[in-house]
Amino acid sequence: MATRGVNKVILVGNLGNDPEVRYMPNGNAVANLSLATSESWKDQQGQVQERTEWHRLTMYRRLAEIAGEYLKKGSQIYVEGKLQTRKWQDQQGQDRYTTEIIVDQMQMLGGRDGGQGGQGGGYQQRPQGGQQGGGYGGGNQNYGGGNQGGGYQQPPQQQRPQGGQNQQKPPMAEPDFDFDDDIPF
Amino acid sequence: MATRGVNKVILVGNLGNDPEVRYMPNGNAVANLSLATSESWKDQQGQVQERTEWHRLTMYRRLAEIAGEYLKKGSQIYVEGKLQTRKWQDQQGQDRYTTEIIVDQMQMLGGRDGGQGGQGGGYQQRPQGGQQGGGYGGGNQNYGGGNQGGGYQQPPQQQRPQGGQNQQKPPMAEPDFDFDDDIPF
Amino acid sequence: MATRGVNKVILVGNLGNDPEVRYMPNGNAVANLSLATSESWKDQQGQVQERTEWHRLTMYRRLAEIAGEYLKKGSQIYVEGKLQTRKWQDQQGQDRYTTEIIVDQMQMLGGRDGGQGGQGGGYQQRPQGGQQGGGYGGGNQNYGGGNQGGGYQQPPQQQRPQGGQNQQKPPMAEPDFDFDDDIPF
Amino acid sequence: MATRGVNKVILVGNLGNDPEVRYMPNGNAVANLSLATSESWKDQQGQVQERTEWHRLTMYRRLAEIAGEYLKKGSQIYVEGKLQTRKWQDQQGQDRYTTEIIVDQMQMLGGRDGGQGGQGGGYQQRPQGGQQGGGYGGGNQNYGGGNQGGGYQQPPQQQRPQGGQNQQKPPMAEPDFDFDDDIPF
DNA sequence: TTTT
DNA sequence: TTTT
Repeated sequence: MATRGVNKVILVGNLGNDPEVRYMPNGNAVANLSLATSESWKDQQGQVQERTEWHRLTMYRRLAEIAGEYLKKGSQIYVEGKLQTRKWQDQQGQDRYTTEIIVDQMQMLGGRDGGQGGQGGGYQQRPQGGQQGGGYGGGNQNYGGGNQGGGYQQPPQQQRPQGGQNQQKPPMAEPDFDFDDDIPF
Repeated sequence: MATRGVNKVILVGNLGNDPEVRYMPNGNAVANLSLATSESWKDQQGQVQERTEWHRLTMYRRLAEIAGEYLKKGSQIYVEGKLQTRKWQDQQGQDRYTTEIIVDQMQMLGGRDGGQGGQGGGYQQRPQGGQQGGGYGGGNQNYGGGNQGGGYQQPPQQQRPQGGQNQQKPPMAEPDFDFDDDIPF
Repeated sequence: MATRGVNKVILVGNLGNDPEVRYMPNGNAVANLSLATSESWKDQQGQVQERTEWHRLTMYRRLAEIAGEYLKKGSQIYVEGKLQTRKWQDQQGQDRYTTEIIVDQMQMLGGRDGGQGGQGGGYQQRPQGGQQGGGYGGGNQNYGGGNQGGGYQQPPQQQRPQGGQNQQKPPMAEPDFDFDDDIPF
Repeated sequence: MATRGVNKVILVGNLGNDPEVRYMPNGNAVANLSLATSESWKDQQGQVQERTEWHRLTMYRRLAEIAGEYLKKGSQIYVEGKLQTRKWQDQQGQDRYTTEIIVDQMQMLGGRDGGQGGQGGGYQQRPQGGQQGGGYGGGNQNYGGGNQGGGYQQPPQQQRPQGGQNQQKPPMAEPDFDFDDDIPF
């Protein structure tokens, strides 16, 4: 038993939309974000090609609340987390899979307030790793469950708010993606 | 233009199957691997819970050939790459998405020969970054397009061999996973 | 305030020596390890060149104890941590600096028992992030303060046992590397 | 032979000074940068403590030129590279060691132009990995020898400009650090 | 589908 | 000082 293996994702990009924050029955927050990373290159003909990759991010608890409060469409962030693929059924009852990044570290980028106009506030970050309530800080900080190594992730079963029919939509192929009301993500 | 953002994945885990290697019309190899990372924890009742995550890896060219030659079911490897989500149509013509890790660095782990019995061979690895043919090395080496920072990845369009109907199967969960003859994945 | 920035190191290599484990007055363990990573390349003349890099690792608490129990000279491990440069005075009273990696995640590599013959034992790993005592597991596991994101690191002041004169030895290159009795490193 | 192990550093922080760019006899550029990452936490008494870590970065060639052109004191950047410890002799002829990060990927952060007022320009980034001349792009791009995995690093011997007496100064303990004229780093 |  |  015990963890075996390494599952790590590191992204720097911009949000395609404002974060969507929801709350689980137990009061814990869950946030969904859509992050773009893009790369471009010159093709054989010397033409510049660009490819944007959209990543579906999920944050829980404290991090989800911070996201809801300080991040918005266009925000540039650094995130660190792990890959997780969820299985769900589409309207036809077919199995579908969605891969997302469960974020455990987040850092707002872009100067004083992450370039977003966040207003700042209390302190955070506890190298010890103990749980803590507290107010969340303003822009340009590194959030997570510990010093460079968060980890307050619940087992996935409890984390995931259950929709009535467990029907969900696919990843995030569109920058201007909007979810159905009754489908968390 | 130019690359904007960071899109990085780091995994250590074991292969669930022997790599599948195919060749593109231009002779380039493409490998598909299924990598498991697992974590376990004690739940509220003190029961040990385990969750295994399966990652779909794609390697190209040199790396794909090395994978085919030295890796097999059970092999423990370190990989580094980027996330990429592909869109494809299922048999009903519905859009489906599959997320995979395009690997640009690979390191066989586990002692002498990665614990797998690889047999060794020529040299590799060119910190300069120039292209090179050459034979591929034996076990327990770090493969990639350069020193800790490969990058001989083609733009995705060219990399991906196009099947007649662009219909492909889902990630790595379908029991009856069979490729069309002319479609590697 | 709050953490600002990202400071992350990821290494896979072999130990040059058995870990050195010491205990702080408060009972916390501190381990020092020497990890090698090497790269080789062909020079202009086609000669194979090799360069080995030695990294000084520091682990605290639980991780330090695990290191002392399961790792030894030659062990192949994955570690994740942060860079920290310490200032100290040499015998002439001159300022010296030593950079080390404060490890917060460790994974034994190399098959069944990390190839080292570790014997196994109790469970570990708590995705929730709560503190826990417990016995430490056997070989080939990922250790750290949480799931892929540990973080039980004390603030450095408290972590570092203070010797009378704060005189310490340099990195890991001195042949006659001997610690003062009350100064681990 | 071939690379064995993983040696990776990922940092996000701000420059303590303008980059220092020098040129080697062969015309290649070498840049030295001082990057700060800081973390803070509340101590036992609830007092906020802060610790800033200074990292010495070295960039070569193209990357060094870009740094010289677009980065300055205060610039927020993402870098990826490897750890390298150099041995040198101080004025007393004593062996000294300096650890630095040899950067192979860099990304300017902070909005349009990295918040620094860079002026933009041509395109860059070649997923293929082939060498290329070209002009360097403006702000907020990811530079390196390839797509998320650079690697045009020369063997260290040739990379390092040799000072007359190979005497150098220690790391970078001061934000306002200034080097001696005849000592590159 | 791996591994412990 | 490791490892291949």
